Amino acid sequence: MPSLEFEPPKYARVVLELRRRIEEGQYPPGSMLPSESQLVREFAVGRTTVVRALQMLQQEGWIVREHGRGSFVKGRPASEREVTRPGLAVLDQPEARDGVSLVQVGTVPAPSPVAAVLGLAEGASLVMRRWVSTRDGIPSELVTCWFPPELAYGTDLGSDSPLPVGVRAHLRSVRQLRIDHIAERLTARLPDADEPTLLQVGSSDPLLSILATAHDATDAALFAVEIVMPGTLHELEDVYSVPD
Amino acid sequence: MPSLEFEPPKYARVVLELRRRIEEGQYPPGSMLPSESQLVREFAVGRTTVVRALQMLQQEGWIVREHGRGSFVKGRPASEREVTRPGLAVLDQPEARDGVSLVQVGTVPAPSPVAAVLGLAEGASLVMRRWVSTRDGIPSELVTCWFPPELAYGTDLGSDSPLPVGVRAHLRSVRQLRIDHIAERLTARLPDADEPTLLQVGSSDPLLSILATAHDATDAALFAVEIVMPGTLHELEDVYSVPD
DNA sequence: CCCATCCACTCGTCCGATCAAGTGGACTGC
DNA sequence: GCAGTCCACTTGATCGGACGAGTGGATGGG
Repeated sequence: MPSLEFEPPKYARVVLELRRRIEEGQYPPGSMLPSESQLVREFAVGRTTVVRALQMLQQEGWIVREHGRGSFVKGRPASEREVTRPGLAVLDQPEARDGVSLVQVGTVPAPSPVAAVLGLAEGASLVMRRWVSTRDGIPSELVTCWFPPELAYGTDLGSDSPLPVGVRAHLRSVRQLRIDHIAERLTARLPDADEPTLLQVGSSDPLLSILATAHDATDAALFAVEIVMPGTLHELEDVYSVPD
Repeated sequence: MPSLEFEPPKYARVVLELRRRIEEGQYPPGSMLPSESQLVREFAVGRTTVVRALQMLQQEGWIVREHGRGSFVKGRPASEREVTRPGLAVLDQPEARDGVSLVQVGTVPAPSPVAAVLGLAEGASLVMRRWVSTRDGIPSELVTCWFPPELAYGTDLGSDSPLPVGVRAHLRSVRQLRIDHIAERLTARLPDADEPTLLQVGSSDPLLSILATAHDATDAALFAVEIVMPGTLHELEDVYSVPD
């Protein structure tokens, strides 16, 4: 009875095995991997398959290959570590869950910074959707989305009942709209009109504000989302590799 | 007379040419590239070479390859756009240039957040180096580095004359120390003791604060650097791709 | 001791060939 | 009209082979 299970290609199996060994410390950082011809013999595959696996590990940052010397272990790459992507996180957050409460939905004129990032005239009508996330009973984020009306049309984005899935999945399923990348702009500022009430902070407490735009693959800005967090409660983390 | 100029490998030349065509609009986003066998004939190379070039373009985000359908142009990938890396930028900034003034150098006890990210006891002695960057006559950044003494030993990091190269290059040349990755932690806060004076801001103006650690390839934290900026003057930008 | 040469080993590039797997359109039969 | 089959075209995976280029150690000669 032949197995119906998915079999990864050979090169992927070599990647997984070498990665496992690196993670388990069999090949510690700084050590040299077996040579290509040794791996060919060990895994009983062609050299091209081994090379492909090693190139993939190098591209991911696990190893470095040096011409004439061998392949050397770097260890778990930096990009494998936890990195917060606040814009994406809020777009994947279902509203209909504990700790999230929808506070405002409606058509509003575009505030100046939002109009600017969306390339619209100031005051242009946008569908706004705003919610508060709380953690341990404390408001932790105020999220405001601004959608152009033609994008919101035919969706539930203008309705005041909480979405059971995140905005991203909703747009994907209702409008077959795919977000290709997100641009975020971070700044620190003081709270404006109703933010002290919604976030339960003082009117002179510093806030971290992220104004993000979601873009399609042609780079067109689809919509904007602002995330406002009390500065004393939050740290955003980012890790990046340093080129030579 | 044979040319001594560097000739890129064939696959690289295919990458460069296809990339050029995408950038010049010959293959606009959404359009389909010529098939592999067409490219084989056009570039007079083997199929493996074409495949390697296309895989590279896909890995970089310029195209997407669909099994049985062809290769489709996405356009200039998000990661190709300008992204600020404040931690790296200040480490590559020579001090001995216009707009940078060294304000403090010496051995100090480690402040609590710095000790925490470096895995040291609070109050442990560190070599501190602090400078102010100004832009158009206005202070824009206050940068403070904290080096463990054994790392600063034998370098000019404890001296009060401005470095002619950035800290990263200095450590590389004097100690053969390579920074593998940088971790940044962003938060918003109010100014502390001498920051209002150094940055010429009010004592209740919100600041953007980045506490960064530089790590070697084994993930050990080498040293810390804090960058403080007036929140009203700065926007940090980040762009990232969104997975399916 | 120092320098040049050689050699075994290493990775880098490239090729051709083969088979597998997926796509979309055309065609045929019900 | 719809479903199934076929076919040309597409990318995905794998192999073996050849040559090039770089590394580091051993060896021999001055």
